[in-house]
Amino acid sequence: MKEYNPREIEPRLQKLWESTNLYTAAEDAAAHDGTATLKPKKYVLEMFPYPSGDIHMGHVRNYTIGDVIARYYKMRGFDVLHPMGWDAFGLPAENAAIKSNSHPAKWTYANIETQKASCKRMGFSYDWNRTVVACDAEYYRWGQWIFLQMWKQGLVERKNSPVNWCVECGTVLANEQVINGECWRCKSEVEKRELEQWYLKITDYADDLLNDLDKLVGWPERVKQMQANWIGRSEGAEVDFVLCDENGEVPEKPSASDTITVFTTRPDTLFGCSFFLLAPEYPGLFDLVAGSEYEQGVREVVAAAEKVSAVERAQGDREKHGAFTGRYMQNPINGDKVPVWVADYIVSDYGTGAVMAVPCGDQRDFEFARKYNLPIVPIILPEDDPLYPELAGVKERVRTTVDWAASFEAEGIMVQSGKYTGMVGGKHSEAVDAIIGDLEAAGKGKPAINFRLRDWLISRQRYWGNPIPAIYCDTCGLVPVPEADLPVVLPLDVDITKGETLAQCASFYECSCPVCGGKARRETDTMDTFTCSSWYFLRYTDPHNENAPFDSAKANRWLPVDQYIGGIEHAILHLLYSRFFVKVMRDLGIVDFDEPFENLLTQGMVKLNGETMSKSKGNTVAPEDMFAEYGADALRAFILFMAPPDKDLEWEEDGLAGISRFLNRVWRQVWDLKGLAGQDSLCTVGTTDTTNATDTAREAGSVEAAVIEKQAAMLRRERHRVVGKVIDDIERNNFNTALAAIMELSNTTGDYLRMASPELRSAHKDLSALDAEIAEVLVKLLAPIAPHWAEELWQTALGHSSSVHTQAWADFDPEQAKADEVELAVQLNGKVKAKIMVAADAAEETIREQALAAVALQIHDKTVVKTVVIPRRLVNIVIK
RNA sequence: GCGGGCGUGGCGGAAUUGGCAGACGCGCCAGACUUAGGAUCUGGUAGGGAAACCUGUGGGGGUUCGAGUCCCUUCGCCCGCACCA
Repeated sequence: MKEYNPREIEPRLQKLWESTNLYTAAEDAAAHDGTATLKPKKYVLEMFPYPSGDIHMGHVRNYTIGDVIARYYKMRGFDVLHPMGWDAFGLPAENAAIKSNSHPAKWTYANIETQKASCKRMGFSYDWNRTVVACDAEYYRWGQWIFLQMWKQGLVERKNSPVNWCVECGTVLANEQVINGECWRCKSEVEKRELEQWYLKITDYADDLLNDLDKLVGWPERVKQMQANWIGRSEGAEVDFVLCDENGEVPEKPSASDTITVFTTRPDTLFGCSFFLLAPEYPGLFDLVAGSEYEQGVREVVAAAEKVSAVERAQGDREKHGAFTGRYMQNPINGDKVPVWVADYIVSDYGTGAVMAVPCGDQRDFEFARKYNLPIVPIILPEDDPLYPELAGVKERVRTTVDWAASFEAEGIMVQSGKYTGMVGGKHSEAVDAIIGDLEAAGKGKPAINFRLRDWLISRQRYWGNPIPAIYCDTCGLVPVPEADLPVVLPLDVDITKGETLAQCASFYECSCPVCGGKARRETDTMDTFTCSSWYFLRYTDPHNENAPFDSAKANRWLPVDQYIGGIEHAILHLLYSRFFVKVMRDLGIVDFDEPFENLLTQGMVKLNGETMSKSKGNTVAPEDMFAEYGADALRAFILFMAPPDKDLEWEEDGLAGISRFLNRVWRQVWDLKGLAGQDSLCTVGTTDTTNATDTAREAGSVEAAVIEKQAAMLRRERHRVVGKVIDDIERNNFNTALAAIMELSNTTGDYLRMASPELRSAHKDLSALDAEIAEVLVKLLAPIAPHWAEELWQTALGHSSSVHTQAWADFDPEQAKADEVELAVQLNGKVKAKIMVAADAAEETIREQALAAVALQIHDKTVVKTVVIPRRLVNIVIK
């Protein structure tokens, strides 16, 4: 027998697999012209890494999960696509380059090599011929091409608006990249600035992105919920209010500037609107107060609001501030004159930045009304409210105050609401529809849907990114770079360590206008790195295509991704953007599917002492140290075994050592099963062993044949049961229990080997056949998890010249997994009192009799009220 | 506040549809083999009790022959969103 030595076998087998192209994805030309029958496919994908140094344990976990799935389906007869690449544009490369006085490209490509080497050392089964590197011109040129297609579709917009500016990173950020007022990457505070920037109109797809979440049955509920929240669809109405004078008179022909539209989800509460609010940033706010005695107060509120940082603003309940503008609006439902206030809790970029305030039905308005002593008109009441008897059925307004502790936001009966009095009011109530209908008929409002989702700001004032293919011409204006001129190559002779950017690189930005040929200036902003990751999974299907981003037939064959694996931190960002890209491409007719990722697994973090591993905290465990000591296979198995994949995993080196022991043990068992263990045979019978368990057997000289046959029968059953369980578990991503089941098979194998000596087993045909079968099953079951271990055993102990990874998976016969005798628990009033052995197919009556006999003593003189027999499980006898 | 998830031994975690709670592993205890053991092998290991037994899945209540699982209620923790009108 050969010792298990991962340090020796792993690098050797990795080289062998590479030289035999074991992991080249099946790419038969015939597959695409319909002349050949295709094998079913599986596209297994892990989120590609950003190359910042070597891979860490989080990557190891991510890629191990993907690798097991990919290898498993390959053995199950699928064509498997399992690629890897690098999300290689981005700011860390620039920062690192400045720090080390180098170039981002140098740093990036060096890290890619490091990570690639580590991935190979982990034995991941990637098809390296399909590697996509986002900063290679052959990739990013197609990102530019997609941008141009979107432009043609009217999905690209350059507009001036308030944007998030990260001072630290020196660039703007998309809404999705601001987390609690901080930059997603550097965590520094984000400012608001008014700038002209490039946007992708993801809001055009808001409904589609929301509705199609229902199609994603293979996604975690949590992620779908997060996306739904982010898209934030609200149904309601737009209602037009008109400026009026002190007497409540409106101009005969109100101009556009006299009208302010609000969005509300509760038009049913319009009768309760007792004041009107504008955001501090509301355009035209100062025009309303210019020169008046109220201007000072309004300006103070606006100035104070500006001082509040986004971080502060994001933090919970803040006291509300406001000021009266001295102006009034007319409530369109009842002609009421309501005062206009500026209030700092109104956000300018949601709805219209103007709000009808209904203090009786909205807690924020309620608080504001209390603070500034504004009327709180009750218009929707629960029937058990003390006010209800007084106001029930009252149409005209008789009360403008309440002594409530809080607003009433639930469903109730409408009062003081004119013709709507007596109707049920509340979210999505009959009153909502009635009032919207009437407003629309009067030309004062209409149904409306509002989204929280904003357009995607994609321009970045940074060097290390994909150049936006646009040109400014004094004559022709803004013009797209013609497709034939792609790629717009990112120049490498920019020295960012000297503070240079593309805007300083004349050889880059000086160009001629593609329309008129005159002197023009190239756009010097680059695209958000998330544009690169929004379609890389499509490029993998056709990575070397020089005429298109990918061949549609190839993408349509492989996509959608059957299993996508990555961190929860991308729940909104990357996963939303990718869905958007795919929907755009579908509408362009380039792909024929709606969603990129059919099944999503968000893996948990790897933690050390309860804390996230991070370089800054200095509490990392380097994968290379671990595979150097225990081998990649043990590391892979450990990371799968210690927790379900979606839960956080606590790093535990003892656990790794335990798994390493397990691999060693099965290694020896496989050799022993093949009769090649020699003096390492696990058999303890007939040897010098003196343990109690085998004493009798030793004295008798050997274990009785009947006992061995029984153990062998159990092993045969267990073999089928475990194969079935492992199939189930892997297909449901329960890798921890799959491994536990394999351990059970190994334990049963150990019991068997202990009893039956190699000589005895080889003398019996049935037993030698069983030995060979069990050895093969153990190796195959562990092949996806511990690929080197399995390959070495397959080729040495089992003597094959082929690779175990191209073999068919172990067969599974549910019939053979069934025992002919089963143990049933016998319960008295739900508590287990005895166990009985019965034939697996025993009749209910037989079972009942046997059960009653087993607990006859305990039943004694009590009366049996009822007997419940659950075949193959238990018998419950109810006694009194 | 809204939404999602979770709570099981000393620890990580098992328990598809309600059916023997604690699979599997770590750790620990005991033993075997050893010059030695952080190697290997064997046995034990939810708690209480000498035992028969009793108690146990955050707490309380309910449905059921039977509840970790379903329902109500309550406590605690984690995550996401958040003056979103």
